[in-house]
Amino acid sequence: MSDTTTMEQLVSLCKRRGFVYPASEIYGGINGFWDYGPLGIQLKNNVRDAWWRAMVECPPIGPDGQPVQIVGLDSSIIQNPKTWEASGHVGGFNDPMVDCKECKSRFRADQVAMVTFLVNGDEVMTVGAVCDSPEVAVDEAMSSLNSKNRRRLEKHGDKLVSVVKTVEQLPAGETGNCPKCSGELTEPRMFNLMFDTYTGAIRDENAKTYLRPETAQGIFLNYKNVLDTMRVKVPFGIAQVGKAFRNEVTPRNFIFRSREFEQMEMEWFCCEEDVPMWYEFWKQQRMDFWCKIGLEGDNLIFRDHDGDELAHYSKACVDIEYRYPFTAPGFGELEGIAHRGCFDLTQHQTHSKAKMEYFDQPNNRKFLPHVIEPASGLTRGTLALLCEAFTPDEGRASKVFMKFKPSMAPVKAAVLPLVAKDGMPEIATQLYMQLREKHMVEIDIKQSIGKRYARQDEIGTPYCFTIDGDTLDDNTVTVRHRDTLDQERIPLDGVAKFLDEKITG
RNA sequence: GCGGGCGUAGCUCAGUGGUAGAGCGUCACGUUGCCAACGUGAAUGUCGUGAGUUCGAAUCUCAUCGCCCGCUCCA
Repeated sequence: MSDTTTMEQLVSLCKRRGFVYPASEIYGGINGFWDYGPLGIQLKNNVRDAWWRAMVECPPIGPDGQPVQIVGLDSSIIQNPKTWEASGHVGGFNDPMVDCKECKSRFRADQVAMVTFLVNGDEVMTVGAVCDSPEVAVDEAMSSLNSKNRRRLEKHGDKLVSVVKTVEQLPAGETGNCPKCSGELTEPRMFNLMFDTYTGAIRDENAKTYLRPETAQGIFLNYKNVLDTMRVKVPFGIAQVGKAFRNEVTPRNFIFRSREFEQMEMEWFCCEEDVPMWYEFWKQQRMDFWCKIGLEGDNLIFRDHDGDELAHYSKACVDIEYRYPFTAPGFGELEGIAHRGCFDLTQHQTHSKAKMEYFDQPNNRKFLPHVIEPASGLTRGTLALLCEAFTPDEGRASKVFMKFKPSMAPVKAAVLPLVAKDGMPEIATQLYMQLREKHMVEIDIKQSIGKRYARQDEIGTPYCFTIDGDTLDDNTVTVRHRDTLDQERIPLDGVAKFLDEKITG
């Protein structure tokens, strides 16, 4: 089966069985937005709760044998817009871009240089070049030339002079040439990756605010509040789960890249000397987490960012990548663990004038903590679980079943009377009322037993408890196992304990 | 944003200018004895949306929205 087919079937199943619907569907949809159905939100909440549990409620044991300290937070989506100037998002998320009208290539305007070669003040040739800095532009331009043009320039020897301008610096009305095909480029155009809105009744530029493109900044804004009110000491972490918004150029691949998504981020504040140790610590912790909630080790990899891939403030960054069907045999990002140095606290201290320094009493010193940031996509994690669970099986009626780890399954168990008579529905209802006290369970009385098993397979319910004729005689029920189709009998009054052990054990 | 493909019932799809269809699913009633059983019946469609051509458009044209693939983007 092709991977495109797999995704199509998964998207279809998600719609059909109430995991994920296209947003605003009755109005024709809206690109890059998705709604989570009854089962989707259950699954997403399970991932979120597992993360919160692993971070805030029961954080890991640190290298010193003691549990590390992490507290929770839920900051506002809209903050003072100066937040995003300080963080660099107003600059960084607003890159002017140019497109080639001929070959349709797109470039960042500040990375395309026009190199004009002059001899005695006369222009000989102008060439476009892609470059990170003006210093390398001439070399880039030269190497992009064909041998004929290169000889034409080289014969001028020392008389040859070059002038470099990025296309941003060109006079108004003048456009550059494409570094690839020499075609005409468009004027630089802005691509705003941050959504903006207006706060308050007066709609002028002063009232402009932004929907957060990441949850992390809300943590930095509250770093001092937490420090002052929560009896925490460096090293410690602040964790947050919430929506973030990016006006992606091309939303793609189901819920993988959407314009509204959900993040689970933790900022770990520590002293500079210990940063490499904590970086390695969190790297391993985070990988263990994804395995623990049901992703196969083979489908997960670490990928270190190259130097030129790192953000300007970042000293190191590693992604945990998952082998999604649409990236296979390659991998796509699931979580990034970034070493952010003290960039963010420094920025906010500078822009806000608020003191962000930490006073280390035992050592009698003040410093700005450095930060390790494990930042994962909750919606991407949910997608990874959906992909991982999707298991075609021609041998069973549904042709496919969702093999969620029991602890992550949206529905933990279904209670099914074999037939709707002889008091079976009544016993089933009693069992259902008991089980729902602790777990997400369903009761389903209508239709044939096979049809009901098939439906539970498709939504990934790990256990079905069937009340049958024998139940009436000896108070036992059939347990039907999703993955193996095996059946066993257990006492009716042992069902709750059985389920507890399977879900939490 | 560019290029290509696509859009008909909840899902998968047939329907090339002349009555809106199939399978599956869903629901109801009957039946039921462990894997989408069976019988009977039912609901569900502005044929993505809007204009145009035509006596007549799901079908042809244009625009638009959305989805998929490839670029590009993803500080």
